[in-house]
Amino acid sequence: MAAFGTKALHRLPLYLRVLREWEREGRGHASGAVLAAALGLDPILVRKDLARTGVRGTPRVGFPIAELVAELERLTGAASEQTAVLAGVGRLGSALLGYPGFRKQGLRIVAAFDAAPERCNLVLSGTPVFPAGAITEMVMRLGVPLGILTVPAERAQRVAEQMVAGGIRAIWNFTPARLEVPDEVLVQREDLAVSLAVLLHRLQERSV
Amino acid sequence: MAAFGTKALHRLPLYLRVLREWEREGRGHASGAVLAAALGLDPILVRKDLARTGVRGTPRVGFPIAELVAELERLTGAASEQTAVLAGVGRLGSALLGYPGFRKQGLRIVAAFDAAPERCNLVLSGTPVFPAGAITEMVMRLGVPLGILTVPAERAQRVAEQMVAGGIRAIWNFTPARLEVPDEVLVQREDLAVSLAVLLHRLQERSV
DNA sequence: TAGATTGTTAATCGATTAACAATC
DNA sequence: TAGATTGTTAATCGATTAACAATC
Repeated sequence: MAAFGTKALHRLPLYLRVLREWEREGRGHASGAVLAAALGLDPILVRKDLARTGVRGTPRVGFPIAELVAELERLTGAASEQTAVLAGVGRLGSALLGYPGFRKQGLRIVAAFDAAPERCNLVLSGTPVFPAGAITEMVMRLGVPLGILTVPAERAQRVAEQMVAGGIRAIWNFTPARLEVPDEVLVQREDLAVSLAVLLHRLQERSV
Repeated sequence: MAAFGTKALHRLPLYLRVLREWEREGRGHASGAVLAAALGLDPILVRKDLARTGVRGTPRVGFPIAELVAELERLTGAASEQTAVLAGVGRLGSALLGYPGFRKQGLRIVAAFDAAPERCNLVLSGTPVFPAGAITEMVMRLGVPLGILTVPAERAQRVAEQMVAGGIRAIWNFTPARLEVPDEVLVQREDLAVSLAVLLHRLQERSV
């Protein structure tokens, strides 16, 4: 059950999605090859990933789906519910608040924040919006481990610091800003401009 | 000027962003080490990436910023304007329509589509919204190479096929659906649930 | 000239792919 | 038993890191 590399980690949720579906259909076992085919991946690669989850398969039968689902849910954090706060209730922030996929991943956004007074005291998709000044105290009081950052880039560093002051442990950064935070705070970037650049590059490459 | 790997490709937009800023500040040259420090990357890695752009640096001086910016813009597709259509004007779709970062990347979303009649004939962030039935004809008539998919997962495959029928060359897929399209159509997934799973896994790992 | 920085070649590392033995 | 599929060990591949020569 060694650590998963970045690449492997990205595949686990894909396995989970397909296996959950199969579980609902009542299938009991799945071979690495079948799962690989469903996802268009290399069978050997899938088998190795499954082996690394620690779940044991049986030759001629495959891996027990229920056990795989349980273990993958644990590994991807979907097994235990986590709370988060979201700062910046602009277009992207509002979209994320209403995204049903997060709930399935075990994530509950318990509070949102915004600098604009007219957006505060609203309730968006079931999440109450508070003034930006309340971030630190709220994060601290609720013991929220995850902060979602959807503020304008120029405000990102300041808001990140407010979260850190409240004891946040991870920040999901949707802004292009590079955040300076203590080492123990995990930062994950989600930069659409970067993704778009990669896509446009690949598109260009094909045209040649 | 060999091909860039996936990892390297993700770094190019980061270089570009910093170098553009330095260019505005009037700086003429930058060494790989300085750029690496600004981004928190390994200096040798940065130097190698820069070398691969084909731009020649001079010892003791560094790389010419203007040339790097021009070449990076070309490599990331920001140099030439590209058009796109967007299908699915829900929360996420509307957020993307209003995202100013795309424009900076040379992307212009020329038309949006939605299945709901009440959303059609609207103009959102400057982009007109048409009925979903018009996708194929519109893509074909305007010769749009890129389709952005922000429809519900269960409708993704059908809409993708409409785009393909119109001659689309790449699809940026924001749904969790796995699309079946001809080999010559490039598909890039942008799956927030996957990113969240990776983040939650890493957070869990640290708590141990 | 001396020293900083590039350019290039070699070593390391991690992930993927291949080969094959173990087992139900 | 025979054959499919797992589990494991080795080979390959690509990306990163290190070492060092070239050069302004």
